[in-house]
Amino acid sequence: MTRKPVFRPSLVPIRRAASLGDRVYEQLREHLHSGRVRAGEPLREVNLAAELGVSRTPVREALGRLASEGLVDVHGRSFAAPALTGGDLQDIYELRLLLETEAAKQAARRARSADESGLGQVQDALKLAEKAIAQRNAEAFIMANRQFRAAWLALVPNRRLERAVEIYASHVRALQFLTLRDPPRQKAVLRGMKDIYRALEKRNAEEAAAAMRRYLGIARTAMQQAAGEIANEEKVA
Amino acid sequence: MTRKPVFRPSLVPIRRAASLGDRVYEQLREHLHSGRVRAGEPLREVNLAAELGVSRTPVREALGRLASEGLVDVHGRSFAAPALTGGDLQDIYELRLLLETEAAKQAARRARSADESGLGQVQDALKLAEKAIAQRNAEAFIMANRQFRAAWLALVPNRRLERAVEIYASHVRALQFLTLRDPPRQKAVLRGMKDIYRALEKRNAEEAAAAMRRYLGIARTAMQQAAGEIANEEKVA
DNA sequence: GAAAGAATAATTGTATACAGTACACAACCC
DNA sequence: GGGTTGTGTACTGTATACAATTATTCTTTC
Repeated sequence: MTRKPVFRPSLVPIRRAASLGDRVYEQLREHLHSGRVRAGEPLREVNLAAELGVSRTPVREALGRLASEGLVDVHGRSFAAPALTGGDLQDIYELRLLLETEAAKQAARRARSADESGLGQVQDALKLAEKAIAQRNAEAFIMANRQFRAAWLALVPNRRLERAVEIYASHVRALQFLTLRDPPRQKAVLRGMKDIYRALEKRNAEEAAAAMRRYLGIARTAMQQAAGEIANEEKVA
Repeated sequence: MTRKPVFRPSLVPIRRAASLGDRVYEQLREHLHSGRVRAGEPLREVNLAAELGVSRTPVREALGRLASEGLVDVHGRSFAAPALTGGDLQDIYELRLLLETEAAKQAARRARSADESGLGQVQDALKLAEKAIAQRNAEAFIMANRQFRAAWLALVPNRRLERAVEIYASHVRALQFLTLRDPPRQKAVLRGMKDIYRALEKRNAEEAAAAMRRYLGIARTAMQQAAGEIANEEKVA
């Protein structure tokens, strides 16, 4: 193997600092998905601004965007962490099924072999997920699972479809910290991921769609169980 | 037929006055869809604020929301009216096909007869569209077409699906003022609307989906023609 | 002690000021 | 004249002040 001469420019375009609004948006999103925010908890501009060390303006902007994406609820004039009912979950999974089976088909048609770096990222994520299970590291498994989604989504040519899939997947992301903790469930999910990967590798659109359908079925029942458990806890408390 | 006693609560929640941000959002949306905004035209906060007689703050909020819905483009730090390429239209119609056929199925399953006021609104919109064609009133036809969409969408139980359909439909709304001006095309569109209505009336989900598919096919080719014409004009200018 | 009402505090909505950045155009040099 | 640099202007990003609204607490009264 001959080493390709890599042209390394002495000046690289500097990474333009994202606006505070954008960064607040990212952080709030992470925060909401971390599982540390109770469902329905009010999100107060002043509090958030103080915690983040910025003024209310960028916080407000970020909350507005999150609300228009459905990632926070609007309670009258103010915002709150979303509290998903069973009906919400049903709606979301209905949509995810529709969008993600189509996205999987498109990804399968466009997939390239792993060393041509089309599927490489997908395979990497899969390996990370396996490792996480072996090490009983739930956090790492959740991250690998997200990476897996991002990797196959990158293969989808329709950017609007890609974005739609991302959004509705993130609607249930906060619940992953409840569902993906459980090792048996992790194994079931991993099997689903592998099925999807194999279908993509074969570039078989229909098989990819079927694998995705099965995968979402698993995810859905897990979510609904978790939602039920939360509802029970609330009653107790 | 016995008249069912309708429960009408004596007190309905009053419509809370919308904030300036919300109203600016509505107006900007209308403005963008009016066909009076050139594609790619920059949207400057100060100008808009001055025209609307408000400060930049609510304008900024509205623009942020519109951007997160994809209804305005982000050019670096500032915003601009979206300029859809042929590829964009393809992506949008791919998504619309996916979402609206499913929505049509759901609506068909849930439709009730016209006098029970499930399909009543849909029928009303259809009549308005016919009248508009008879009177050669393009503006009125476009409005009736929107009303038609809103009416059948109201039958869809999955609110997230409903919202998704609305959003992607509105992505191409600005172009309707080019496509729905043409009387022969209006007639073709009207036939499509009637087909959808009949399928809903029969409560036949598959037929509704098929009708929707045909309808979107008509809309799509019209849009792509219109987009081509715009592109040519740009070249000339 | 419960209900109603007034006072107070907390929170959001909007405007505005100021700072930083990008843009356009003129002056200048070879 | 073509390109380059300087300079003013327009625009956006953020903070902050104040107004309007909503929630809460404390009296007062029966």
